[in-house]
Amino acid sequence: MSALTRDANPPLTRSVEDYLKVIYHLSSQGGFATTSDIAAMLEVAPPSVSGMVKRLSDTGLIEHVPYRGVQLTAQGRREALRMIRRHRILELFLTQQLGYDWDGVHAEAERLEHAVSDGLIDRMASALGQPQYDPHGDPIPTAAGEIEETELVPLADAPVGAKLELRQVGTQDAARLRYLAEQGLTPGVLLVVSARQPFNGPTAIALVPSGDPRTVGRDLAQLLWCREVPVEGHGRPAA
Amino acid sequence: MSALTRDANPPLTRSVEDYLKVIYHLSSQGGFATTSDIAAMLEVAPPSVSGMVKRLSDTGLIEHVPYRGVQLTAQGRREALRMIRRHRILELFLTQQLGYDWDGVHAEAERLEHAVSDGLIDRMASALGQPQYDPHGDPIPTAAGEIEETELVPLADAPVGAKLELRQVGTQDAARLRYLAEQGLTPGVLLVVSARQPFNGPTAIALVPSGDPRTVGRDLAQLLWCREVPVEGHGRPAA
DNA sequence: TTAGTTTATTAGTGTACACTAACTCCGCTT
DNA sequence: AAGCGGAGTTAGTGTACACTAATAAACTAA
Repeated sequence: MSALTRDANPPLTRSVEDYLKVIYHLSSQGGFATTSDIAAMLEVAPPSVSGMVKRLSDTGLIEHVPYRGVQLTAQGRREALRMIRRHRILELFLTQQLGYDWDGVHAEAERLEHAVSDGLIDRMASALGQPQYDPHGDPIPTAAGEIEETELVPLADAPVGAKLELRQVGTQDAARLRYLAEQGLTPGVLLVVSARQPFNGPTAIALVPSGDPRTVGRDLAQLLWCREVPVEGHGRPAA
Repeated sequence: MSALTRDANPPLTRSVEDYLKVIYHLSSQGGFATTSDIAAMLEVAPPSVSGMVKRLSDTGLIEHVPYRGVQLTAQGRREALRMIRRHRILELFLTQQLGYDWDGVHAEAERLEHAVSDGLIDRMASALGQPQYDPHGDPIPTAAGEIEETELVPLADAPVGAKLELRQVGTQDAARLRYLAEQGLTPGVLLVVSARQPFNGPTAIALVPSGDPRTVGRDLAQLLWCREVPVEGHGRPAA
């Protein structure tokens, strides 16, 4: 045995943790995460992804269907959620206790999430009163690995007055994507639904925080999947 | 140019940061840090150190005298102090704000020091009121890279009543080292000077926290270099 | 001074990950 | 059905670091 008995559960590397996280995000709405989407999100070349995908499926963290994409296994999902818990608790801690603002936190948390121990995360969570939502309103997975599923609604169906975060754009059509980007409607933006015309009419919104108004036709609004953002801080969402 | 114009100041890697830190500690009392001492402190094999030493002196962070040892250049010292500042502020923050105790902090800080940004360290320092000493009483380098030199005194010269930390043993003699280790007198232990006999007599001490008494003869006491430990917490040392 | 021991260095490997260049598969058009 | 463009994969490299085995320099003790 000796050298043959390879370490059964080697700790995950930084890279592996990053890959699992983005695969989680990309495949959370059901489907497969594709090589090029992963490559784009991690800012690496597609062949690097192919290589890592091989390693990850060898270690049983993901399931790979060649030329189609990847999905997390139960184990991979567990690890991904552990990272997301770390990230979100860190973001909350940094904003609450150290005066970070929304923009600055992300990058800092991105680096720290790989270095903090689970024990430190738990202490931070205690210091914050076992919070359930991060500063962006996203749910924080529990230490046991459970997460409140955020259900997304098409902008077309969101109630007037709701504050939303645009999460997914349900099309691959380049013309549509380009148009939406021009309008500032890319995943991550916050907006408020200001009005909706009757009889399948367009939806009027205001971007947050700029306040810029936009009007989105029915068909496009159907493609814009949003998450309702709780308004009263981070303690608990708007039921 | 293009590919020839290599990144002038690539960020230091984790490993490099670790090497610089231990080289700083090993050479702080004047001399050279030897390959095997570095290897022992980092728990790597000596050839790994030789390899890294090559890289570090190529990048101008250390000065290498083959078969003798290494010393930090001004730039290397700057980086080492930056790491030590991070480490000590982290240790203080974790103990003060998150209830860590003396033993637990070190490992956590050891990992975090590579991941935190300078900005976060500054915020922590502010939150702690710009502290000058870490929980062990060691001085924290300033952001500008200055550190209060801790001067060491031989146990033989320390005033009765002083609380000391044993820092260096000024001999390589195996018999002496073994004897001192048997007595529990190894670098890092805390002790209080309880009495000293006149006419170059022995020094009586009590170990902290056990309280075990020891008596150390003049010659040995001359070899035990100690740092005076401030007693009132961490704000300011016993002038 | 020589022999033996310790310490340092070189040589050669392995692993994790990135990259570019070249090739292959898939799905869409015509 | 043929073919074409784009996404995916394979092949081959490079860098950072670790390791073991073999060699060389320096110290020490007879």
